[in-house]
This record gives sequence, C-alpha cells and structure tokens, in this order.
Amino acid sequence: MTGKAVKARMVLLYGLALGCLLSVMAWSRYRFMVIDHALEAYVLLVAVLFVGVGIWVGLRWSAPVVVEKTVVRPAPVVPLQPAPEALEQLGISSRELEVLIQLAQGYSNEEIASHLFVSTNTVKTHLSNLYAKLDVKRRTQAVDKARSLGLIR
Amino acid sequence: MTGKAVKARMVLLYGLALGCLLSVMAWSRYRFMVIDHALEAYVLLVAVLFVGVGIWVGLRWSAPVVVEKTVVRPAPVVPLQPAPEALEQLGISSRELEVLIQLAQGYSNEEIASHLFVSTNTVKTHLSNLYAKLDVKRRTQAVDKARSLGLIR
DNA sequence: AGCTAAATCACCCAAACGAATGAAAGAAAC
DNA sequence: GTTTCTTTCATTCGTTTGGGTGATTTAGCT
Repeated sequence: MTGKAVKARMVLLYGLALGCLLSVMAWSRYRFMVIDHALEAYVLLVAVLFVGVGIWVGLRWSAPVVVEKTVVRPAPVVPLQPAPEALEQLGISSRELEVLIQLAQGYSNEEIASHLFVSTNTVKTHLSNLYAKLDVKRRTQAVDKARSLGLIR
Repeated sequence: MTGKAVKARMVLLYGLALGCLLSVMAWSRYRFMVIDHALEAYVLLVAVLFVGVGIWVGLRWSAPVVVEKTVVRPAPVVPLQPAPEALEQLGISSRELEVLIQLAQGYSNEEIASHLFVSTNTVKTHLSNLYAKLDVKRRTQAVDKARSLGLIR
C-alpha cells in the first residue's frame, strides 16, 4: 500500500501537471491560429452540451435501480396503504410472507428457521422463491422492494 | 475532514482526466486538421469523451452527503432523508451514512464501493464501524435499526 | 508540533448466504 | 384421480459477508 499510494499520487500529480501543460500549449496555440475560432467554439459548445448529457446519464444511472421494472407503484404521490394482500398477487404465499417479515427484521436464516420451526434449508428455499417473485438477488434488496411495494410495514 | 480529502483528490483526478482529454484532443487535432477536416469525427470524439466526463461527474456528485453541517442531497432520484442529525450522535460519520443509505437500498458491498468510488475493503470497514455503532451484527439488522431510529427514510 | 478522528485500503479466515438441483407429502383444483 | 400448488428438506458449489487486525494519509484541534 505504501508504494501503491505513492504511485497513485504520482500518477495524479502527473495528470495535473500534464493538464496544465497542455492547457498552456493549447492557449499559446491561439496566438498562431486566428482562423480556427469557429471550430474551437463549436467543439466547446458540443463539449459543454455533452457534459450535461453525461451528468444527466450519470445521475440517472447511479441512484434509482430500485422500484422500477415489474413493479407497480400503486400510489404515485400519496402513499396510503395501497399494498395489502392485493399485491400478494405476485404469487407470494403466506409462508413466504412470514419469512419475508422475519427477513425485514434482520434475522438470519437460522433464526428465521427456528422461529418458524423449520430447517434452514426450507428457509433458503422460501427465500429463493421470494427473490424470484420479487425479482431481486439479495435479502436487502428483497426488503427494500417489499417495503416499496407495501408488502411489509 | 470528509469533504476536504475527497475534494483534494477530486482535483487531482480532474487533472488527470483533463490531461488525458487534452492529449487526445491535441492528437486528434493533428490528424484531422493536417490531413483534412473530418469535423464530424472530431466532434463525435469530443462528444463521447465529454459524455464520459459528465457521467463520471454525475456519479461522483450523486453520492456525497455531508452530515456535520447541513445535509446535502443524498440521492437525486430516490430521496432518502438523511434525517435527524440529532441521532447522528451515535457518532456515525457522513461517509458511514452514505454507506448506510446504499445498504438500505439493497446494494452489495461491491456495488456500494463502485458508487462511492472506494474499494470494497473500505466499504467493509465502514460497515463494521456502522455495525458497532448501531449495535447489530448483520446488514439487514442495520437497515432495520437505522430505520427505526429514523436515520434513514 | 503532537494528538485525534476520519477515511482509505489490505489480508486472512470463517460463517452466512444464494443458485441450482432434486425430491416428497399433503391440500386444493380440475 | 390426475394435476397443481404449497410446504418441506436435502446436497453441492460458489459468492458474499463479517470479524479481526494493522497501516497510511489527511484534516482539525490543542
């Protein structure tokens, strides 16, 4: 890590220096290139525009991920209690819901198993089915999605 | 402490990016302007590059949350309220809160790491500290507790 | 100038978790 | 009475997570 950190900083400093250098070069070039202003301005405009596009894309791409897709967002603005057993029509069984509730409370598979008097294998099976029905891959995702769907809490 | 360190590195990274960018621009200017005006290609190149820069910037600025003073925009699309800074007197740092928020959205350590531009090791460290401060053992527990404490959402 | 806290990253190891199967018994549906 | 669904459990295998420990850097405080 020692060498690595140093190397990383060297690279960054080099990048900065290079940036400054090239800036100066680019600037000084203007002294000789009087004609190219149109091109420069054009490129600048495009650059600025696409920075905007990039930022937009970046923002869009970073945060959400959660509630879209199959789902449904019953109440767009006012989140009453729009998600009762109606939304269980994802085909979630009662037993699966029990597991889901325990899940949301932060219990481990083993704890859930003992609470429901089954084996951990069974819990894992229920969870797998739940993940498929909720279209998620991890327990934390499942909790988040179930909550946003109003399945729990 | 948070913002400064991050900001300093941001400057360096920006320097690097700028250096690369200007290099490519200079290089492309050479080829296209000497040979012939392949203006479209040039503009396309610039556009693509700046989209990349924009995405990078967008990603970078979508994450940061500052807790010490006032809160600053945790998530652009899905607004989780960083909430009662009063309860931050569990000693939860701003960076830890960022991780916590990502956690609650069901992201894996690796995803969180990439969103916050750190290594998974760092994420794990933050999580460990978080668990200790929240007095929990698992991520699902952490989410549940943080929610009940009003730290998130 | 020294101290402290925050943030970063690394390495190791063990436990928990998840995917992909297969299987079996009982209830409900047809 | 065969089909379908639910619930149950198992095994294997690979991935993820978490604990423990230590290190470095930077910023802020005294």
